[in-house]
Amino acid sequence: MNKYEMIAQDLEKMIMDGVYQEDELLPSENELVTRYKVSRSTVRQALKTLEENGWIQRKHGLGSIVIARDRLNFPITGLTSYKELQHYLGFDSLTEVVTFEKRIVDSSLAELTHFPQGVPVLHILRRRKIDGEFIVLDRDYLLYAYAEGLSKSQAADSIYDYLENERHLEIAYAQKEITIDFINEHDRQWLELATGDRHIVSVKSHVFLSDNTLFQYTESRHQVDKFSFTELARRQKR
Amino acid sequence: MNKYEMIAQDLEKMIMDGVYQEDELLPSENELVTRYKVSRSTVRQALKTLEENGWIQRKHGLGSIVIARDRLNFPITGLTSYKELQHYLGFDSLTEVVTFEKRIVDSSLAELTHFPQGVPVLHILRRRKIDGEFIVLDRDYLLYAYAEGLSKSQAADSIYDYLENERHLEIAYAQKEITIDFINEHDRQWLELATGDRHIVSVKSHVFLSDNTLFQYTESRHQVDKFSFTELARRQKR
DNA sequence: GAGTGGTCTAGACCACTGT
DNA sequence: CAGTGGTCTAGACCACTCG
Repeated sequence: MNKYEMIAQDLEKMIMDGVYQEDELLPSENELVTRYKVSRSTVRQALKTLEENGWIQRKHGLGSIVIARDRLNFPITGLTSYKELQHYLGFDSLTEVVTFEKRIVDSSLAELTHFPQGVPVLHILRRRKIDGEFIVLDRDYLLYAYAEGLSKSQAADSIYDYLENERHLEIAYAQKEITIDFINEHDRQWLELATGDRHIVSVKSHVFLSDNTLFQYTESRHQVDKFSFTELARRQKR
Repeated sequence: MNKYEMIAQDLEKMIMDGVYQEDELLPSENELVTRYKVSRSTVRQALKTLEENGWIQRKHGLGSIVIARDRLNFPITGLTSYKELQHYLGFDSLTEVVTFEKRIVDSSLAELTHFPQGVPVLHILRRRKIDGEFIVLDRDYLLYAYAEGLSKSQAADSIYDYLENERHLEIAYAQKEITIDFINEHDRQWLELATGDRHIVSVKSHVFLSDNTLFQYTESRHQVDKFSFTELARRQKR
């Protein structure tokens, strides 16, 4: 592990442990330089990491202020996967793999996923039970060249575990879109929906690797009254 | 303007102009060092900015790859304000200020906004017409100490213009939450809703200044079939 | 004015990608 | 292998905040 990651982790832990509390200042950069015996750039990179992850707000001439983190408002942003979410929430949950098949991208699937026509993909449909109710329906299309070797039971666990830890793929970013759609026959078939609802929340994502190849298209459909999306948004300059 | 901002802006413009196209590589860091006659750190800071703003994906040993930016999928993320959004979209739009009043935070408002009880706030209710229909209902509570001096006509224009350009407030970040709520009487009173809908999209935000003071609470209510939220999410390490 | 973070330099070594 | 970006150092000057 790098020096700046070590320092960032150390400070993060101290914030979680309450050594530095909400609205308080972290030690100054120079103080951290002498404390950790590193250069100022390294300290600054550690602080930058903490800022990006929503732990602190830095202010010129003042210092690094600890941000109040709502422990219930975990951020879904940052491509956190379903399993990680469950871990945060601590809910009882269960995943059932409904479909698990190889498919060739045809013209209509190409339009939806933006994969080129003719390439093989792994098509996975899963439904998720949280606290006894089937609430989420996930449909994934993964580039077969990378997802090959994934088993059905691993799909019920966590796809990203396999991709990152076994295949060492670097997932870099995703373009996400949240809309409210009408309920369709698939939703009715696989989810336990509240009667009277016409709508469902749809989260569509195009996921890219660090070499910029599109490798996954996902649509996640959530029952409206169980859906919540939270994020910490930073103000863009210019 | 700083050197790294100049360089970032220059490269951004060249990407927009098609000098560097999607999936192509930007010049290497060393090339940019000689081209702009600056140190490598400065070049790297410029590239970091481009990466954060979703223009490029950097990859170790390879270079900086230009990301395909969907011109239709503008990001709402990053605290973009309503007026800026309209500018991007190019839609005809109109804002009507329904309520504009000073209020003192009581216990129930304190719970909602997280402002301390007893402080004065500016309460603004606005409805927004886009392409001839009232679609969005915005309710704002702003710390009166900062919003004092804001006029009703400025509220119809852009609150952030006033706050940032006239009051020089540094808006730093916002904690946002998106949920689907039941339609209430206010929605019915001020919006033109599709018949049969029971739900509405609610986007609640707590907005903070760079010195970490909470200064705004906003709830924005959107007709379900007109709502779309898009963002570029980067994978968190660890 | 003393202390803070923001920008910038010139250099070094390492880890990773391509061919 | 040559070339790329990632980490790290030791220094300098500047802009900002606060008492």
